[in-house]
Amino acid sequence: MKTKYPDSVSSIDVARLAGVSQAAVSRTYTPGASISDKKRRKVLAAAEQLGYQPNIIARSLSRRSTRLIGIVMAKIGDPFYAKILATFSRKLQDKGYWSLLLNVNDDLALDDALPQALQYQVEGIVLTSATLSTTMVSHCKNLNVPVVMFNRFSWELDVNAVGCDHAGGARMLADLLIKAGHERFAYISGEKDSSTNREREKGFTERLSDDGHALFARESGDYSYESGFTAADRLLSTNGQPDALFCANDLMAMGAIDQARELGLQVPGDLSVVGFDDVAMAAWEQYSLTTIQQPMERLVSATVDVLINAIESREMERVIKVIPGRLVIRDSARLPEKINI
Amino acid sequence: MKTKYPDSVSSIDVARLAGVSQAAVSRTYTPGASISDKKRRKVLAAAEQLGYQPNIIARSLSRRSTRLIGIVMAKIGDPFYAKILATFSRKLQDKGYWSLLLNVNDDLALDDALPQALQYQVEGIVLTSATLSTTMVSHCKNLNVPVVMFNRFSWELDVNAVGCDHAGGARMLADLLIKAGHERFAYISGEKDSSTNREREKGFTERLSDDGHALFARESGDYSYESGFTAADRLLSTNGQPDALFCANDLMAMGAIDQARELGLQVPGDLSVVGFDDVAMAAWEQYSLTTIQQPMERLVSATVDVLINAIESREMERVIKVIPGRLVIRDSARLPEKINI
DNA sequence: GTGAAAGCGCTAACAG
DNA sequence: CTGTTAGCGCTTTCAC
Repeated sequence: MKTKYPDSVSSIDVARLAGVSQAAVSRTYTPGASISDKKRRKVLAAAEQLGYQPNIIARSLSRRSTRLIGIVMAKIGDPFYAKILATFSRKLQDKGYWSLLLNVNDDLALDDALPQALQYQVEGIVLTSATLSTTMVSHCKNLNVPVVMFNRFSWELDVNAVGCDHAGGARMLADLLIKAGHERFAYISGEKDSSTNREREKGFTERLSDDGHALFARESGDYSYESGFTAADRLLSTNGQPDALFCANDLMAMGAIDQARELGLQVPGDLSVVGFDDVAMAAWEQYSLTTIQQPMERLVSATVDVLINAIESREMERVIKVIPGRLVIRDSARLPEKINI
Repeated sequence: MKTKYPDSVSSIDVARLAGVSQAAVSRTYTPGASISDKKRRKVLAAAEQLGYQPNIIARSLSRRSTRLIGIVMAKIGDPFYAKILATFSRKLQDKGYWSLLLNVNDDLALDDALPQALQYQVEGIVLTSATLSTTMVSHCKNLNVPVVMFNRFSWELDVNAVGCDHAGGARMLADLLIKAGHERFAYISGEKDSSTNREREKGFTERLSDDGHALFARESGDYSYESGFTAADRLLSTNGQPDALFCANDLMAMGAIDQARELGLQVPGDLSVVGFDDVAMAAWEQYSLTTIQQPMERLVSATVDVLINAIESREMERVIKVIPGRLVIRDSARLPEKINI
């Protein structure tokens, strides 16, 4: 078997060519290391000539620091998550960290994926889907690698978390709908065991009952457009129809709107529909969706800050941040007479 | 300064506890290595007790193989690319490789990003956006790390490439529109210097001129919904209007449809609109877009196969694969009388 | 089948 | 500032 990198050039080669010690070349690539300008230039010249680049794997082993962050994510295809991922990798890159992407799904469950990432010596983990098992939590803790959960909270688990105020956002939505005089409120849920879904439903129904209203109807979805479409069908083709519909995310809201129109209903004339997330498409003409905007930049920044801080300061106190969403009023829901929200 | 991983446990610790040599524990984790069952069990037990996991960074250094693949991508937020990324990471994981995500943009240009990835000793690179400079190509070549460009071709560059037959797809679209009796064909382009855009435009106009037609109008976009929306405005609010519109991707087609409706036009009654990609949304009720489906699974599989093969066989012959798209007929374009496409 | 030992490429004391 | 040296944790001959 041939060697893998017959062509790789190491710091020793550079040192030889430059006529300096190997340590000197290491130093030229270590910001802040003490080395004379003259020597540095010689090294750089030799490196240039040989096409030398430091081997980060070796450096990582020696420094015990890989500057790798594991990002675990399911549903990368979902526009909301895709945006999240893009934002994460950008912000991490800005801070000199790199993203090791762990795409979890049925094949690769989180409990299998995480140990793998850990073997790559990731220095931190951001979890954007699924939640950790307690054994995994303690595993990470033992290894001293900080974890922050994004947009999902768990009181039982001793893990950092940053996310949007889902309950609060849902409350704003309920409030708007109530003030506009709606009477029969329906909800299409996301995946039932997601913390996101629980909170959004809770916020919505709580605000409702604060005002003496109860949920008129409820259907289950799974955050996909299709599930919104079919759930709306079940919801709207029965006798008594709701006049306000909150879908646990925008994608389902768009599906629901399409279904409603299919059934000959006007949105918002006959039915007000609101969503959650404010994905790019929510602003499109066809939907013009009233929704809660999750402050993506702030959320991701906060997550990255918590993570990096935990890594670099080695603080181990748990931090939880919840960041308010912003009500974005468009045309998919009837408005109160006097707008003073 | 404290050590980074005070808690990390190495194969030596395991060996000590198990009462075997360090080599034995290494062998335990090396499939095919010769070690007795008895010894292996002892090692496994000790490892379990200590929570030992092999350090892949150290293994990578020793084996000179990281099983890391660099995926460079811009516009992760674009639904088409998001899907691509999801598929890539899944297929790579299935083959035991991990994805190092390089999010390129204005801040981090490709020529800066790539050397970084190379320093991480990625064993291969898939490029889904931008194209390589020749110096980068030779850089990768020297380092013996194979590159495959996804959905972009370049004859000058000596690089592997896998992609959809954009020209062929565009030709099918033109064909369909011609057969349906359209007269005035318009095109909204994607980013002008993308090879994707060039090929789609070329295929479209060539098929047109085969039939004695010329492009009636042309506007430029950048693949975003918004650019389709505004380009359609310029296109449709002038005097002579096109009756058929090909947009370089679905997103722009959806923007164009929304704009057309805004202007009181019927789609496809007054204007047929077709796109390219077949993103999930193209199937949604509001758009029901006739388009070319890029065979995602096949494209990604082929790309991964080419890459992995190049890595594992160390073949260095250039391979180029172009895979046909599939015409998906929906309702956004008028159809020929007799359907026999 | 097994242990000893020599690396992999780089960093970081440690003495000059 | 600089070279020498001892690792980082694992793999892989090489003798036994």
